Formats: sequence, C-alpha cells, structure tokens
Amino acid sequence: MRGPSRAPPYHGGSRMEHRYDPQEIEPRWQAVWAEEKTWEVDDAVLDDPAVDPVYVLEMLPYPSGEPHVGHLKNYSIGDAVAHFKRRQGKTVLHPLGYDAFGLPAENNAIKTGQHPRDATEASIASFQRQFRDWGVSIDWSRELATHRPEYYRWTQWLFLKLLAGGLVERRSAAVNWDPVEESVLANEQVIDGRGERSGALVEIRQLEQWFLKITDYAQRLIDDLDTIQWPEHVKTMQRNWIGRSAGARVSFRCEETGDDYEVFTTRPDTLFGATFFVLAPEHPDVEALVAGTPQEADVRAYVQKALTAERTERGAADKEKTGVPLGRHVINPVNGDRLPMYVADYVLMDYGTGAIMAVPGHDQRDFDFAQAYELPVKRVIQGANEGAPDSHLGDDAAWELSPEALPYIGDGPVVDSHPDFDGRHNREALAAMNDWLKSEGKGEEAINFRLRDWLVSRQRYWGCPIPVIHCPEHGMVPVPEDQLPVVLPDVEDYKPKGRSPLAAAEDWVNTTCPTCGGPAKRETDTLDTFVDSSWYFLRYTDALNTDAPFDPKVTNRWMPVDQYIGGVEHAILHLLYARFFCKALTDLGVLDVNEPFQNLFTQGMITKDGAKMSKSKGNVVAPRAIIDRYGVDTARTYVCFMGPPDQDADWSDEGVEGVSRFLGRLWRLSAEAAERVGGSSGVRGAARPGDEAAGDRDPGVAATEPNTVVAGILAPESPEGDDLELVRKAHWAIDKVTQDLDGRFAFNTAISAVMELVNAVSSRRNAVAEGASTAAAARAASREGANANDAGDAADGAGDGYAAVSPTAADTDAALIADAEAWAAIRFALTTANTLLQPFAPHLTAEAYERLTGTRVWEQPWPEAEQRYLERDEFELVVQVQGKVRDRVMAPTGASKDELESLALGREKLQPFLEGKTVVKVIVVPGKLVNVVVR
RNA sequence: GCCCGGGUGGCGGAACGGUAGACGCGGCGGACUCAAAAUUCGCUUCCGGCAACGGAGUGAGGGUUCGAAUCCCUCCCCGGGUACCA
Repeated sequence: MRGPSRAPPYHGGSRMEHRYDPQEIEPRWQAVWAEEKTWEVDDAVLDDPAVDPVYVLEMLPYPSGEPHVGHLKNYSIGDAVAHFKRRQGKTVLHPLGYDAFGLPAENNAIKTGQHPRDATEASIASFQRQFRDWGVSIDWSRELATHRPEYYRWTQWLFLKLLAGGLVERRSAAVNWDPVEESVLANEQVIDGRGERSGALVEIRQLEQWFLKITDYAQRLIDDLDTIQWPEHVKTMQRNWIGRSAGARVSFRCEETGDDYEVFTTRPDTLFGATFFVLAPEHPDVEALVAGTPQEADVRAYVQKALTAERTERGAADKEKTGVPLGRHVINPVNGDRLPMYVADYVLMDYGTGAIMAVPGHDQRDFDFAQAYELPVKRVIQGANEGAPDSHLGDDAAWELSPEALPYIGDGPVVDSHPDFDGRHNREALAAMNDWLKSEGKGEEAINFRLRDWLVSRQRYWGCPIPVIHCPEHGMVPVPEDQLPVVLPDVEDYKPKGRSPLAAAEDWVNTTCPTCGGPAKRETDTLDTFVDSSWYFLRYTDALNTDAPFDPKVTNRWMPVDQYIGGVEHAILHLLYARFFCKALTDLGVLDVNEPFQNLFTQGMITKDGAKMSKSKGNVVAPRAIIDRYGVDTARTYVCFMGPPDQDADWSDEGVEGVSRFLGRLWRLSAEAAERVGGSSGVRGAARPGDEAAGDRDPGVAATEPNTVVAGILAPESPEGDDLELVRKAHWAIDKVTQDLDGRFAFNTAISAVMELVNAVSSRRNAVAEGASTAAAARAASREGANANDAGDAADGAGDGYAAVSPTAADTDAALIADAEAWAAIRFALTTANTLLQPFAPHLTAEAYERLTGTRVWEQPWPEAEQRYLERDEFELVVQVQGKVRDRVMAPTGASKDELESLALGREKLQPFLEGKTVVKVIVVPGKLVNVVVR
C-alpha cells in the first residue's frame, strides 16, 4: 500500500518510540544539564559590556520536610521566566538556597533532642533532591544555606557594619513576650495579640533588646516604592504598614508639676477643641504624677490591670472606653484652657508620644471617652451641612445643629477657635496654624510613622549569634572582624528558660574582651531569621567570596533582582526588611543598591477542595506523588496552566490529567513527525536507549526537506492550503506566547495557545495520515492541471476520514510530494510548539526538539513571528444592527470604510432588520465590524 | 470600620470599549477493540425550534456610548490586608 521505506503507520502508542515516558526522558536531560553545568553563569561574563545580565529569583525557601506544591508553583513560574529571558539572549542568574535557621527545627530539637543542624541538613538534602528532580535551571554552584558558618559569618559582618553605622541600638523596651516559645517576638509576628507560630497570648515585658533602626528609613521606604514595579496592593500594604501621618507636635504643660507633655496630632486644626488630656498606661510619668495623691491607688490599680490585659482585648476598637483621672491638669497652650489629665488604655505608648490631647467634638474615640466620663464636648469645626448662615435651601432637617452631629470627623469652617482662623476652611487653615504654632513656640509641624524599629534579638538557640562581647570594663564590644564567625556552639538543652539556651554554653559564653583582654561574656541572643534573609540575594551574586560578603563591583552589576517571585505572605516583613538592608548598606558604602527587587510577582496559593492545604486537614498534594505518576513536565505545566498564576487556584487531579494528555499528544506527534521527515543527522546531547531513529530516514522525503530557516526553525518554503493554515497557526502561537510571557505572566493563556497549535497539528496529521493522502495527491495533481472533479471527490472522501478509492499509480507520486509538504508543515508546527513550551516543559521539549531538528531547544533563540503569516488578505467582517450581530461575511483586508459599509448594507440577512427603518448612522471599524444604526 | 482584590457556562478560566464563553476539566454521543484501558472524532451557556434561526445572558440596579464583562455611580456578596495609629 505504501512505499516500503515509509515509517510504520501511526497507531498511537503501539511503538516504544511513541510512548511518552517522562520517567525515562527527564533524568536523562537533567543529567546532561548537570554534566555540562548548563545553568551556571560565570561572573567574569559581566566584564563584557555586551552582556545583558538578568537576575531571576524565587524567595528563599525554608527547608522543612519535603517541598510542597507552593514551592512547585514558585519554581515553575521562576524557571519559565529564567528560560524565556535566556532565550531572549540575556545572561541569567538563577540561584537557590535555604533559609535554614528558625524555630521549627529548634522546636523539633526540644521535642526529640535531635540537633537542629541535623534535622535542617536532612531537610535541605530532601529539598535539593526534589528541586533537582524538578529540572529547575538553577546555578547550583551558588547554593547557600543561612545556618552555615560560611554564610552567617557575613550576616555577622553586616550586623557589625550596621552597628558601626549607628543603625543598631540596644535598649530596654516593652516587648512582646511569647510565653510558649519563651521568646520575644517582633510586632510583625504578633497576630491578633497571639504569637504568630505558637498561637499563645502574648504578654508585654520590659527587656533589654536589640533593634535595627528601620524607622530612620521610613520616609525613603515609602518614597522609593514609586521607583519599583510591584503589584499595587503590595505597595499599598507597605505604605499602610509604614503608616505615615502628617500633623503637628504640640507641648502641653502640667499645671501642678510644670512638666511638658508633647502630643502628636494629625488635627492641629482642632487644638482649640481639646477638653481633656490622656496618657497611655505605660507612660513612664504616670506613677510619678499621682505619687502621694488620693488618686494613686486607683491609678495604680488601673495601670496594673491595663498592662496585664490581653492584647486582643486591648486592641479592640469597639471595646468600651475606660480610664482613671490623674487629678492633674495641663494647660492648652493655644487658649489657656485647663484640661484634666486621665490615664486610659485607648492611648497606646508605642504610637506618637504616648500622650494625646482629646478633642471629643471631632474624634470618635475621644467622644466615646467623654460620653463615658461626662466630659465636655466642644465644636470647633462647622459641619458642611450644618447651620450655614447663608442657607438658602430652606428648613431641611439636616440643617439643624444638633448634639447628635458630634463628633464631626469631616471638614468645614473653623469656629470658636482664634480670630485668625475662624471662618476659614480647616484644611486651608492647617498650614497657617502650623506656622502660627511654630512662631508662638507652642509646637510645630511634624510627621509621624506607625512603623517601629525592628526588634532583631531572640532568646533562642537556632539562629545567628549576635557578634558582640560584654566587658565589665568596656561595655559592649563588637567582635573584631578577623574573629568572625562567632560559631554557634553545641548545647545540651535547647529549651529556652526566659533566656537564650546559649547562656548555658559556659565555655563559649566566657571569653575575653577584645579591647582589654580581661574576662568578658558573649552576647547570648541570636538574630531574627529575617536578618538572614534580608541579604541572601546579595550573597548569590558573589557566593564563593571568602574575603567579603560580596564584591560590590560584581553585586552592583547583577543587582537589583530583575524579577523576584514569591508569595504575598512576605509582602510586608521580608520585603520591607530587605529594602531597608539595601538602603542602609548603600548608605554605609558597602553596596550601591537602593532597591533590591525591581519587579515583584506574587503567586497565588494552591488550595485543595477550596481550603488551604494542611497536614491536619489531610488535603496535602505532594509534588513527589504527582511527579512519580505524570513526570515533572506535566506537574510544572499544570501549575502554570491552572489559572492566572497570581491568583489562588484549586488543585484538580482531572486538570493534571488533562495537561498530561496534552503533553502526551505533543510527544507522540513529535516523535512521529521526527520519524516521518527525519531529524538532522547531527544528533547530540542525551543518548537514549534503542536510538536508531536518526539513521532510519526516508531519503525520498529528505530531498523535499524545508530549507528556510526561521529563527532557528526549519520552515516550509511556500506552504499552501491547509499547510499554509498550519504554518499561520504556528506563527500566531509564537506571537501570542511571546506577548503572554513578556512581563505579563499570562502563562495559562500561553499554554492554551500551544494547545491550540497542537490541536491544529493533530487535525492536519489525521487528515494526512488517515488516507487523506489521496486528497493531497489530488490537490497536487490539480495544481498540475489534472481533473478538478477528482480533487473534489477525493477531498470529500478526506472529509469523511476515509479514502474512498485506492490511489492510482499516477496519483501515488503526487501524493508522496503532497504528503511530504504536509509533513514539513506539521514538523514546523511541532517544532514551534516544542520551542514555545520549553520554558514550562523543558525535558519533553528538549527530547522532541532534538529529534525534530537535531539541535538543543534551550540553545535556540526565542522564535519571532513573521508578519506575513500573521496577516491575511481576508477577514471575517461582523455585521451588526443596533449593536447586535446579525451576519458575518468575509471581506478583503484592505477594504475601505465605504466598501465595507456597502458590503454590509447589501447583506440579505440584514434586510429584515432594516425594513421600515431609516438608517441613521453606520459605524465602520476597519478590519473588524460594521454597525448599522437605524430608527 | 478603613484600604486593596474579585463576582462570567456544571467547574478552572478566555475576551486592546467591537463576534461573550478561547483553552482545559467534566458530561453526552460515535470510531477503534472480542472487551476494557489508551487513543481518536463530534456535540456541550440557557430557553424555544427537527432545523434554518430567534430570544435571553457576564452579582443587582442605574448611567455614558452606535456598541459595555470591560468605563462611571449606587448597592449586595466573596477573598485578602489592617484596625482604639491620635
């Protein structure tokens, strides 16, 4: 029936070669990449000015047990970006490491006695194994782990730089104490008054702690958000967290003691409305103010209660206002009013000055308090709709000035305040009031931030030791640089008992003072792990440097990270700290990186059955299980196909199945096409068992091989008919996928475009293989002027999927040629599909591409769509009446508006809708549609 | 409460202000097979109709426009962040 040299007919999986076997393919290509160190990049390339460095980075994973599907999604996205950039000619840095210090390993140690290092190293080994199995294109030569001395040595070094630069402070502070973890927590780690990890109610304690002065950078941390491309909601979260408020600071003098109390207010325009004054329970002067007075006992009792109250309770905005009078008074500097002083827990010590002027007329909280304690309420801002003297709107009830109208939070004219301001709009008067305050020496304009300094000390074992020595003579002495690292000692007992477990390591704690050589003790607190992860991305740029954390010449060239990818859960803490670190180190001359992450992509969470995955719910999807079953290409492609990658998506086993089917189809078609038309002889790369395909080619077909090279892909020279359509589809896919990948992260639609292409290939292939060669033959014959009827009949036969008649001998030659042309188009389309899918499924596409072309897909430049295949000489014109689609008709691409209009108006299908109506207007969108407006 | 997102078939989701529902899943029907699996072909928003076709339709209600899922206003629901921040 067919020529003896033909490849066996396609039977979908009947032959070994056609079976998609990811378990066989994937390790083979991973071995090639590992062997050739394909993804390693030498910093020396940076010396070449022609090199365009791109830094792609996923957030540092915390290694615990096995990686989960969130990691899979993270690296699937990041790796797609890295591959895409490489193939666009960039030199890509794509490293990986481990955030290895931290509480889970330590808590495990407390429970089991296993050294945290051992547990951590075991987890790292497991993570590393999986990441390698995932085929992620990582430069493993730069791998790091924050718990290793060769890394934390430089964490300590940087800490000392910050210390020398005045950005580290040790001070006694009211801190969040987690009674379960027996450790201090940063404000950011307290969620609803409970420890982030332990869930225990947090207590407030006064302790000596280490702080990094991030507040010095508050303004810059806000301002520079404008210079980076991050999701707007992440920027907003950071802005809110930093919480900049503009207002004024004003001093109130205590009538009885003569002491001044400064307050911060965002509403200096309501100063004249203050009717009382409140201190926070933690305010250091509270005790002294009432000492020896009749109020002392009540105040003490109240403060005691307030301080021990649970934070959740204290923090609730709808909580009833409570407080106690201090029996003291302050004088309002602007009008001499005598204001009673109170202590009340609705005033917080750690915002502003811990003291407020209370303006119940224009503040809800002050108003609530005033109501509860029957304090006077004074209006100093006129409501917009209230009591306007020049009212001309009649006797509307809203115009009445009623006590219910207070508190009035809005804006309006200033009243009953000061002759200079009364009658002016409050917002307008603000600046003048600030000036006036300043000239009168009563206060001044001020900015206040919600952001607090970063508390970095932890009374825990498994962290980076703070490299400081306490000497009885010289106080706090930094460990000299040449004595770094201060190595974390081994201890017997990991359980914190209100102090760091390190305190028990006596041999280690007792040391000598670097200044005087006398006996001294080491600092026993360790650093918050967020410190470790605030600079790791700098270390990658010069990971093997043993003389410094990094060489700024190298680091500055790689930085900033061009594309950072991770979960939104780090939107505030990690990202803010890392930004602060870079700014501080830049100011200290260590570095020149103002913003570390130029572009940020936050991936959505993968849920299962609509819920967050968790062991306790038993709804965890293990990447390992998916990969064992379907291969990693399927897993990676699926997580990118689930939906827009920045959105949450629910895991679907059927969805994975669908992607697996798609890859299988691409594989079989590619394998068959490679066999049909043959790959190039220059096969290199991974050897595969039973590889005989390369030498097993049809010489007849080889003669008609395409010879046009388009962006590294062999393309048919002048395809026709269905072949042309297929080639068009391939170029359409190139265009679509390129746009979707280029900064849009529209991976789901990119993959669906490749699916469309493969579906088109499949149709064409079936038409050709299933006896339709008859049709092709006839088509070829008809080009040579043969009988047109034959062509028609044959084409009909093809439409049914059967060859109605046996091809004649004369037909066979023509059929061979037509067949070869079809296969050339198919091969081109498949080559394109593979090259476009490579960022998602690097193993399958490497194998298929090599079979199809004899070259390595990852070494190929990203393809470019050719305009001539994107354009058509006809398009489907949509014809609307009153905006409703009534007809569609093919129209020439270049047609003028007039031509399109008359074409549309002449359509028969339109007539019923035009009958008895007058055409008022015709809208013509060239290349798109005609809309007829009738009346 | 405030600040961000988001509401589109049975499901995940596509749609520069211009054909709503690409692609995938699921479902239904067919081919192949002794049979099944795998593969493959077709149909699949809803309502009416054998069909051609017609009508409705993107959370609800209004508006702008020749034309709105898309832009504007009001409201409802869901998710996230934040919350006595003066």
